[in-house]
Amino acid sequence: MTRLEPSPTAPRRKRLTVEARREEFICKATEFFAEEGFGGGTRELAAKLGVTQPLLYRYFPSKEELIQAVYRRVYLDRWKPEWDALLKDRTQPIRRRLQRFYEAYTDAIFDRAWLRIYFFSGLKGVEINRWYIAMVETRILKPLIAEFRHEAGLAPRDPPAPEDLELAWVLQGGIFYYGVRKFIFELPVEEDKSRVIANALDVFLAGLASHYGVTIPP
Amino acid sequence: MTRLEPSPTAPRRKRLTVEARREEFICKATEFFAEEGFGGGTRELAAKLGVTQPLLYRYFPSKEELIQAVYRRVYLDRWKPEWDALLKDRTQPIRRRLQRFYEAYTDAIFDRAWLRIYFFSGLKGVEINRWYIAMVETRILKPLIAEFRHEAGLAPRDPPAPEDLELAWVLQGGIFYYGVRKFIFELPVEEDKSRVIANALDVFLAGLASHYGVTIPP
DNA sequence: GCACTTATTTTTCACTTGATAAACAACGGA
DNA sequence: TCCGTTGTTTATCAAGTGAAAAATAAGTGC
Repeated sequence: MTRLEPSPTAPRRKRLTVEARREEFICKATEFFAEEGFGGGTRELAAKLGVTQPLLYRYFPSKEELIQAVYRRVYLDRWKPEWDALLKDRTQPIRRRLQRFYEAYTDAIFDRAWLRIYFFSGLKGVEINRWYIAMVETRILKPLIAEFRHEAGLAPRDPPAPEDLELAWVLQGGIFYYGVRKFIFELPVEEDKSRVIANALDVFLAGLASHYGVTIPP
Repeated sequence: MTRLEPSPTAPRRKRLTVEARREEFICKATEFFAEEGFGGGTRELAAKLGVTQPLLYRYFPSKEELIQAVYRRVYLDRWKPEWDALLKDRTQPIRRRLQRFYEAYTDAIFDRAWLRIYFFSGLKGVEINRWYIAMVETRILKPLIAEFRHEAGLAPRDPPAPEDLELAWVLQGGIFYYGVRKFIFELPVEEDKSRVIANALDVFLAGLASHYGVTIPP
């Protein structure tokens, strides 16, 4: 089984295998640290991986670097690029846009491991957590307010009023806390997530319209 | 400086001193674990207290018992008994009641140490955290729904519909997350807490009324 | 001043932690 | 078959962990 072009590809194939192993390490480490917190021991993690502890240090120079890799795995690439367009797609009413967005978004983040890493890292005060929250504000809440104002016939305003942002945060936090109760605290919650989102949006949009003395088309 | 009644009071005064010291330990331990998490070392804690590490074991049989004491200090006695009456005081409109309640309640729990211990213990899955959340549902959200229905002229319903509870949780979680952003993530937020609460209640109550096709007196 | 209790520190233990270096095993190419 | 590269384990280290025992300091009642 000799290859025609062995010299450039053969070493690359080996490196790829290494990358796959590395990926497996990160994946399992995410689950592990999600359960144990970042204080979890490297030996226990290695046992979970079915390897010995020093092997971890062949792939990551330190535990901290492994944790950084977990951060990246958890925080980055969660956001689907089409969501930006969805939120701003004025061919459909804002309620339907928000419903679709929040269903997809919560599908992506309502996951025990994700939520736990989110809070563990947030409690540690790491930068990537603040970066993520800034992204939420920029890509969800600001468009949400802008689109609401447009749909309600209010004059556009950029940047949005801090008060409006704060109101959007109450909605965001309210929906988010549903996931926290279900996946972190493991409490019994209403199981129909779509319904929870629908009701939350219903109350929020009607309340915001009333707050501004306007009406929005259903 | 001899005392007239030394025999019964003198030993009690010593015990009192011990209790005071114990209290100081718990108090400082709360701050310490709030910052470091429960993985924080006993030596570092002792240094913060200005004593040596083995002394902790004179007052608490184990680190875990000290942590339990911290839980009790944090979770118990936060709830002011008058809040129950406040929420049900039908001599004032529900909006004012909720405004007053949430201002007082958030004054009590929007505290860096409290919120961090809340999440550290919640992530650990300890029982007292679940107990606390059950209390929130019983003493805040259920009355809130019941009082809203009364004020809106809707038939009383006990227990409240799960859907209504879930809606109340969105409000609760939304307000709570304001504290999380400010005191845990330390992000810049709207500083006027009363205003945030007022707006959140405004939108929620108007939205809920619209949701049920009713009106509530301002 | 003296005996006795009690608060506190010093010393120490057994174990766990992250991390390193050396030994070993597998495998691919000549 | 041997060689060298590489993935993996074994053995080990120094520092830090919760906890206990022993030694010391500081009162307290008589």
